[in-house]
Amino acid sequence: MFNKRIRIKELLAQAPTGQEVVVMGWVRSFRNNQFIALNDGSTNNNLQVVVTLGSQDDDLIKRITNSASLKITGTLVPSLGKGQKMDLNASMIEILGDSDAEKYPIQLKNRPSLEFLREVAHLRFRTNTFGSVFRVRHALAFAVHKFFNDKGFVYMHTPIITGSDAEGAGELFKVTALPFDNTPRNDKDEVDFTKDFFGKATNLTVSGQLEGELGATAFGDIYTFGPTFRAENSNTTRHLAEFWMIEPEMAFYDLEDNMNLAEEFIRYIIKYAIDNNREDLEFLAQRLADEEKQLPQDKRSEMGLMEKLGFVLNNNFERITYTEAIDILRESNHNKKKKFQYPITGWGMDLQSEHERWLVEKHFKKPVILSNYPKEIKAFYMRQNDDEKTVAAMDILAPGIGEIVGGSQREERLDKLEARMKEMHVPSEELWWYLDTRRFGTVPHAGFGLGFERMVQFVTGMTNIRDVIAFPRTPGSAEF
RNA sequence: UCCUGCUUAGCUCAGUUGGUUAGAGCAUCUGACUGUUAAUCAGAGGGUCGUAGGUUCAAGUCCUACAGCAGGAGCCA
Repeated sequence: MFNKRIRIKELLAQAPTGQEVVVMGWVRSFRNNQFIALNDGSTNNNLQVVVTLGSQDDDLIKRITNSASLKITGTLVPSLGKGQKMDLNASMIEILGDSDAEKYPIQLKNRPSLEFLREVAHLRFRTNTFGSVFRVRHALAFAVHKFFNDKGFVYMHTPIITGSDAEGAGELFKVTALPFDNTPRNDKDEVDFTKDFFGKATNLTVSGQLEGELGATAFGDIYTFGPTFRAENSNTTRHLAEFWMIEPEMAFYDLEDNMNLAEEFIRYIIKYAIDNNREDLEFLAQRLADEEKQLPQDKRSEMGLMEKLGFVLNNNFERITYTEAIDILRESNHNKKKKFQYPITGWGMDLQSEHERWLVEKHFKKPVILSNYPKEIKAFYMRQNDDEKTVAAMDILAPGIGEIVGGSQREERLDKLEARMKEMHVPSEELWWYLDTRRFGTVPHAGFGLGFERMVQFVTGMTNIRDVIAFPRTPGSAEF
């Protein structure tokens, strides 16, 4: 019977009145042959277990090593020491699993680096930092579902394997059941995918949006939350080959409705994490503050993590159009002193990340929603504005992370959509099903995609995206 | 993919202008101690200096290539 155990988080909330309890967890430290700091993953706070001298066999004491797993029965009493409210006086200690101290790779006293912990990602959850990060990640994921569920959205599972490469977002991972050493060939000596498992070339999804639109034009409001794959050779602190994306899609929404929802959504999930995981966030805030002490003054954040999150909750995002952004950039002293590596050449240029960072981090100092971009630099499905130069797109840029949301009002007018697809060489035959939504009861609609890991980065203050997903997939790396 | 930097003990790092047997802290092991809080104290073991070449009387140190990692850029979420 393991179910008698009480989680340490619950236990620490109780009054220690000599009650008998059973706890199970992993040894974080064993001091003085007498004090076990036991952690069970429910909180970073350890339970101090007191082993009375001579009450246990020496053999058993020797097996209480770093990360060994224990079952302990004892009585909960007020602590005689200063570091904690209560002690568990152990009456029975059972070793569930030994941990060879010479081989266990993580010595907490050594302050192992994040880079090293990535190499032992299977064990890094047993550290305070990753304990906090992944509990917060869970809270954010749960809040995503709660937010949309409470608003009556339908959670839609869009396919992981897709048969079209027309989505136009990045390099694709191919999915095939063909043998690599003897692929069937057609008369043009190309690989003959009609012989493949699905009878056509298939890939891992780069976005559920197009399928999401099919749902939205029936249910009204849907969202997806699933894995997404990009075979881009990106080696940065904010890109993964496999990441999780949330893509709501709403019928009867215009661009402004879309922006309002995105902003409300981001605020909601941040607030949920603060309300439910304040301790973890405070721990991460302290960790970040300690880390930033190593940095030169000009690279440190102006706000601590908790302040930053509070600020986002209490201040509206700045909303400007692309055209206004270009004007602000052009008129800025930063530009006039020629401090941008990429000059502001004028309307129509694509913004470089240094421009976005300057707008967000130096000029507005808060999240910014940029909207109505030139149609030339955006995707085919975005709704064309009346000026015939711009589309109803919007990106939300967050300090320190960059683009966290990309979305748009979708082009619901069949003739305009088909014309744009032709101009951009998007094969409309392959997307016949997508165009059908515009043929049969088309409606104004909009949606956005939010990169979940980037959101987790923003909330936890972790600077590398590989430290907010359990087992990161990046170019050259798919361990675990 | 491009640019820059890094790679020395299990971890985090020193290592001078190229010059004896490559160091420290922590971890580990052994012992001591016992109300500790990253416990403490004493002792011990632990290294093909990323890999392969090259220069030199002599290379951890200089040069070349490659690999891995990190940061920045591009692409994007």
